[in-house]
Amino acid sequence: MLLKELKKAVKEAGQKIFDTDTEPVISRPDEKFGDYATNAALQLAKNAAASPSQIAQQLAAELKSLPGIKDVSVAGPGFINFRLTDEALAEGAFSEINLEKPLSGQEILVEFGDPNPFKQMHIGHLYSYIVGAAISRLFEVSGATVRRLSYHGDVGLHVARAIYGQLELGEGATLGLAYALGAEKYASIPAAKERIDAINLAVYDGNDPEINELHRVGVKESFDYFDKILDLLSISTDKRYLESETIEPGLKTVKANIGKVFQESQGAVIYDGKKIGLHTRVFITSKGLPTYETKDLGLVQLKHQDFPQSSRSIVITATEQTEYFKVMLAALGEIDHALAKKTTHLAHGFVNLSSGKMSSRTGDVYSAEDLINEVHQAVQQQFPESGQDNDTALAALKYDFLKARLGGDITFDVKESVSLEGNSGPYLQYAHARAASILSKAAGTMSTDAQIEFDENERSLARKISEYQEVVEKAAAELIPHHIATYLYELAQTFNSFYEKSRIIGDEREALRLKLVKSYKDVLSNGLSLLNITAPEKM
RNA sequence: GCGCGUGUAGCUCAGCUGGAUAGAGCGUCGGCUUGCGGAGCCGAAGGUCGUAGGUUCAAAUCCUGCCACGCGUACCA
Repeated sequence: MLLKELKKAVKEAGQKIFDTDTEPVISRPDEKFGDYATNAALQLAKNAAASPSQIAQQLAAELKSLPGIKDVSVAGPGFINFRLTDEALAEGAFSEINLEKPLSGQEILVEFGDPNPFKQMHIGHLYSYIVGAAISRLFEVSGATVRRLSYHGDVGLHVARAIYGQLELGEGATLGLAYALGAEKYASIPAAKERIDAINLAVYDGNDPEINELHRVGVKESFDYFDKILDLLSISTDKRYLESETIEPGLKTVKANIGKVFQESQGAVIYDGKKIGLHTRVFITSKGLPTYETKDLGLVQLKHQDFPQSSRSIVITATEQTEYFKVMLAALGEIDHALAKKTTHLAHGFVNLSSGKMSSRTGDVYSAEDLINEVHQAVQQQFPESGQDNDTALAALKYDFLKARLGGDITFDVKESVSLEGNSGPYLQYAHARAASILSKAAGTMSTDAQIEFDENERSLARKISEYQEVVEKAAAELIPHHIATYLYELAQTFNSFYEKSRIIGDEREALRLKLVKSYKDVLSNGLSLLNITAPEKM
């Protein structure tokens, strides 16, 4: 709130004194400088005769009498620092969490996860699910209605391999074993390869009852298995799309646009991405089969049919698909500009394990289950009596994925992720539990006094708490959940520092401090909920 | 080759719509029990922000070259 008022005031002051229009940047400076700062004077100095610090002085004089501002000072090359009154700071820290809802009334589609039936869910999918769930929450707190979607490759060679394996192994074979057998035979035995290729076509055609049945059962079994993991993670999906459903609308779209958007070349139908600096890609193969790009065009249409009112559509995948998505969206843009415009591809990096690089191509993958189990066991070992080990393990897992900036590869060091010291999910949960414990022990009532005067440590904590809203708004606007994680960790550190020096229960300042603890706890819990991490009262 | 991305402390990472002495965690070293949960706090050591230039009053942040790594690059997804 105050941030926007300040920005407006600085803008107006610039206009009034220098008759210049600026877009001032208001930042949160180092605490010793103040509570807010702006470099507006440095910006204005570019086209003015006066020096930056002179301009800053003039602006500062104009801004001195703003409500809630205790002190305005000029420092360094021309920064203007604002120090808030304790009352204004308290208002920011103590008022109910009431986030702005700029997306109110909008429906937003978020696709993420996307594990393939007949295969394991690996840690890349896990990362995608955890990121997607957090992004979805960010949209929700911004006021949007979110549809959580996922897309699953139920056709293609991997399916044929698994079905081949099942036929070989007979009833009762697990999908994992069947897939492994199929993959191995496909690579080593020519006859098996031929058979698998035939199964692949049969899956497409849907004319072989036995294969159809294996396919149907396999998809169901896979989804049951995914559901089990997602339940454990407390992550939900509203609707699943199957690759096989997208073929028809995809092909129809591409065929209708041959000669306009697409061209025939060497027997295939392609989109010439080169003309706009992208890759040229095949949409329909020379055998007449649709590629992933065509199916994705179909998927976009299915989503649009199901959710015609949606204003945005986000697709979250690993970075390897970044270039591909540009081509697909460019082609879509020529067919349906509006649809392409509201679709955004968001990429996350690869998950490396400290124990070695994973490869999804060779099937030599680390499964989501393995990682979950490993983190779980480590937590149990460290805290055998906790009784909250599931919540703790999930916090460790999710937080470790979410604390890194989206886009780059991450290295998941299992040992480090379960080390519960430092910047970790369990640290934040513990911080929350400790605050809860203080509040439950306290007999005193919280202050309702409007005349507030903070001491140094109280002020630092109040200042940090009051930043929360700005952080969430930024994270939501930029679709970067890690801002939340970084902030929560800093907040907990600020609190721990305050806590070390300030007695709460029994102190003469108890009423005010309890109020701080309560606000702190509320922010922690709210922030963790944005990351889909629980905030336990006890651990 | 071309395109996209990454390169910040021993390790893992923040900071990147340019701004005030480059920040955390882990690890290392040194402190803190009469007090509400020590999964904590305080401090120290540790940095040519890949490299060479450029733009700017100001560059980790923007631009260009180069180096290293990752991904993509016509019928996989």
